[in-house]
Formats: sequence, C-alpha cells, structure tokens
Amino acid sequence: MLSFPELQVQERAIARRPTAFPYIPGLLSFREVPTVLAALERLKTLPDLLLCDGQGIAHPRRFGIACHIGWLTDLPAIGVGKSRLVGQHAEVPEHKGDWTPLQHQGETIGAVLRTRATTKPLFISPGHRISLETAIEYVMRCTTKYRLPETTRHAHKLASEISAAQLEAELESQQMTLEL
DNA sequence: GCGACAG
DNA sequence: ATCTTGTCGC
Repeated sequence: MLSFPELQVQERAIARRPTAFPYIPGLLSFREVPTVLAALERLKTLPDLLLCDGQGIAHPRRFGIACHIGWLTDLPAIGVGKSRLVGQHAEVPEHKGDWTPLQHQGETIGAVLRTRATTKPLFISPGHRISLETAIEYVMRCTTKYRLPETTRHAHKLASEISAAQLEAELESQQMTLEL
C-alpha cells in the first residue's frame, strides 16, 4: 500500500495459497480473488483505492477481477491490464499519457493508455466506484518512469522476494535431509 | 469448425 | 504466468 501522491510504501501484506482453480481467460477472479482478499485482510489499514492486475469492466460480461474485488470490499478499484482480453481500439499515439478508447459491442469499456513512450500500452478500465476518466488520471499519477504503476511494481517485487526466500528455505531443508 | 484468449 | 541468453533501443 502506497501513499498518494507521494507513492511511498505505507504498509505491506502478503498471502500465499495453493492454486484451487485453473487459469481460464474470463475466469481469472476465481483463481486469484481468494488470495487477494486474504492479503487485504492482513493490512492494518484499508486502502482508499485499489489498482488491480487485470481488467475491470473490459471483460466479456463486464465483470473482470477489479470489479470482483471492488464489489466484495466496496473499495474503489481500477483494472490495470498488461494486455487485452476483449474489445478493439485504434492505434495509440506515441507519447506518455496518450490514450485511445477501448470498445466492445458498441460501448466504451476502457482506455488503452501509453504510460511510457516506446512500450506497449496498458488496458485501463473502471472496476468499482470510479469513472474511466478518473481511473486514467490515477493510473498516470501512480506511474513514474516505468510502464507499470508503482503500486504494481512494488507488489511484484514483494511477491518475488517472498518466493525466493521460500525457495532458499526449501533448499536448506533438503541439505539437512542429505546430511542425515 | 476456426481463432482469440486478463494472469 | 513461467522458461530462458543474449541483445536491441532509449
């Protein structure tokens, strides 16, 4: 969890669970929501806004993981996808901050946003209690010099730190076994 | 039937 | 997502 607009780490929480559902495009929530909720419950303070790794309403049934998490927690949530699930869009202009609407079946479901020049754009869509315009604004203000917002970058870093630590622990126990 | 398909 | 070495561009 980061402060806004300073983007300084305020608190960290993590949860690890066995995979209980396969990855199926369109059904990502069933695989990841339980663990995300477990991590959120471990925070002492709840966030005022969630930037979720995946789609909001830019989903076949307009209910991606950001909608799911936002609905269950009643927290404002934004879908920040690294690639497209559904919808079509025009070529996105080349400069940071430029964006093009993402449309599907006659409606605008999100924005294809250039958070950094010369890199693939991000797929932004409302998840819960936020408009597309406001969502784009927050994503930009949470982004510095990289393609992904700082929130997502910190989350990935924490997750990899933990898995690396657990891998080391496993190797340690294997060494113990060999020595016996 | 064929192609597409968040993480 | 993960595997996986070097490498191309800002």
